[in-house]
Amino acid sequence: MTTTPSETRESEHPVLSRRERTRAATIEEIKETALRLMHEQGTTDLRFSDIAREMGMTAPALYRYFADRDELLTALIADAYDDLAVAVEEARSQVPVEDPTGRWHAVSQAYRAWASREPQQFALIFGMPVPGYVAPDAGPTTEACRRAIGALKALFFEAMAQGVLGRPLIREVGESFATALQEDHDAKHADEPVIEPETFQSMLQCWASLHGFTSLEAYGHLQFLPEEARDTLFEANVRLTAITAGLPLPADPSKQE
Amino acid sequence: MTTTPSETRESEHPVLSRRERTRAATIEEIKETALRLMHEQGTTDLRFSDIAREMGMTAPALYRYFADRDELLTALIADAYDDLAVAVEEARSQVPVEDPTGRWHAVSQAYRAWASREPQQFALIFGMPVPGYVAPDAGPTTEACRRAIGALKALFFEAMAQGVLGRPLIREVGESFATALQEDHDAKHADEPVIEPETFQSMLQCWASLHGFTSLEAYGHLQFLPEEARDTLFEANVRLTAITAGLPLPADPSKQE
DNA sequence: TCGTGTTTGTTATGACGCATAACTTCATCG
DNA sequence: CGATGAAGTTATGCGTCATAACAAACACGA
Repeated sequence: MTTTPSETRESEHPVLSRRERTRAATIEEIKETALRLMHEQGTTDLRFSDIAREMGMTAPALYRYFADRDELLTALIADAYDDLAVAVEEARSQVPVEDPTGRWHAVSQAYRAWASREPQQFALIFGMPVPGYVAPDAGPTTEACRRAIGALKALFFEAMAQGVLGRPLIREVGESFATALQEDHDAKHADEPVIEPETFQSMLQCWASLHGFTSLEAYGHLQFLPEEARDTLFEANVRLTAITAGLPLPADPSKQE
Repeated sequence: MTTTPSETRESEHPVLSRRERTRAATIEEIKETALRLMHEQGTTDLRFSDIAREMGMTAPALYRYFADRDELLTALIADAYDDLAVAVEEARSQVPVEDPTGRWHAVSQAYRAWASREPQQFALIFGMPVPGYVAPDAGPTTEACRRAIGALKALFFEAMAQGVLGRPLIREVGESFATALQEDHDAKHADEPVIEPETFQSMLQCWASLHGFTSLEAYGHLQFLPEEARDTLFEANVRLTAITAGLPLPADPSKQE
């Protein structure tokens, strides 16, 4: 990792020349315009000509900022990962740490709401590779995948640390699963507490269930249900996963919904 | 496999002139070539020029068979729905009806295996609309969605008919959910037995969980786990959903995996 | 203040894919 | 056998990606 040669993300502004600032602003405007167009057209497709026209420029000018379409797409994907991670993390922090189940609700709702609000960005992250786009390498995908479930992990850590995390419904864990978890822990989170394999497994199942509902809904495959029915289905899903994962029942029932 | 030569749908017309037969064969070859190219390139993208060259033709010739790219794409999507429905239905029928949980296992594995084997077709069905493609109308999507869960429905019907279907973990059902179910029943399956709202809800959650795992894996977002770990995670997921849905525990434990 | 080199934009151009039009070939059927 | 029409071709127009060549604006030191 740490490659990203063209990446000049959120570096501090120690010495930000005027030119660098306007350039960064233009890059930002390009990405925003691209997102807006994707949103309007309802696809993950993007045309340099459209973006340029929308900005009052000509298409070749964009090549001063992005080497090709793939590079712009890569930047958009990275931003989407950021967006989702921020949304989820912020939702988590809004609920007191003493209520892990409440945090799970908040995280789930944020995940679903973000996907419904920005289905194109959701598709950029979790969908099939966009035609013509090849991931720089295996890095960003798996990395961002880890970030996406980072809030989930933290949530289970907290519950475990408080001793309120029950045992999940499914406790048998494949041995390769345990070793994979061990490697993951050694590689990236050596300072964090160890997580039980069975907890990790049930966490992934929470994620899978949440993601399944979310992607089905985001892509319109649940439209045979009215929105209200989808809401109750989602709510039930969240409660169900909380139970199966051993998350404690919320002490105050009025805080539901 | 998955070729299903000549006729999959309209076996109604036995009298086919020679011309009509060769035409149908060409259409079939076009679709197969398109699928093969998508599979080779790993995207849902397709170029008429590539298909034609692969078939020893020129691109404009394809317009004798498909009005435009969208029409070919639509045909491929319809075929993909067929393929998935057939695969799932056949897996279901391989397990005796007295074992609903076994059938759930079979259906789940077929769903997952099909998605892993044909991620492009999976993406065609369940992914974001392909750039440039607009669904003819809301019809095929929701219709095919119903077909995809047809086997699931049947499975729960059978369990219910045998009286072996327990109550799901989550029993509260939103009222709009119940009405939506009622409409669905009235509209399309008036001859089938009535399904309990809570059963329908837990069935949808089974599907969401299965779909979540499947799509995450098919798009490579679980590659941080070795294949063996994914297998055990999947197996656990299927067992978990069976329990939460009230499906009976299999009588013979040796049949597990 | 001016001059030089960089940055940022433009127009011009080439390659490619979708799609249509016009033409050619050939099988089918009266 | 000959008319008909289906199936294939080449030729063409349009739009997009991408590069090249050129022009204007800007930064900055002498």
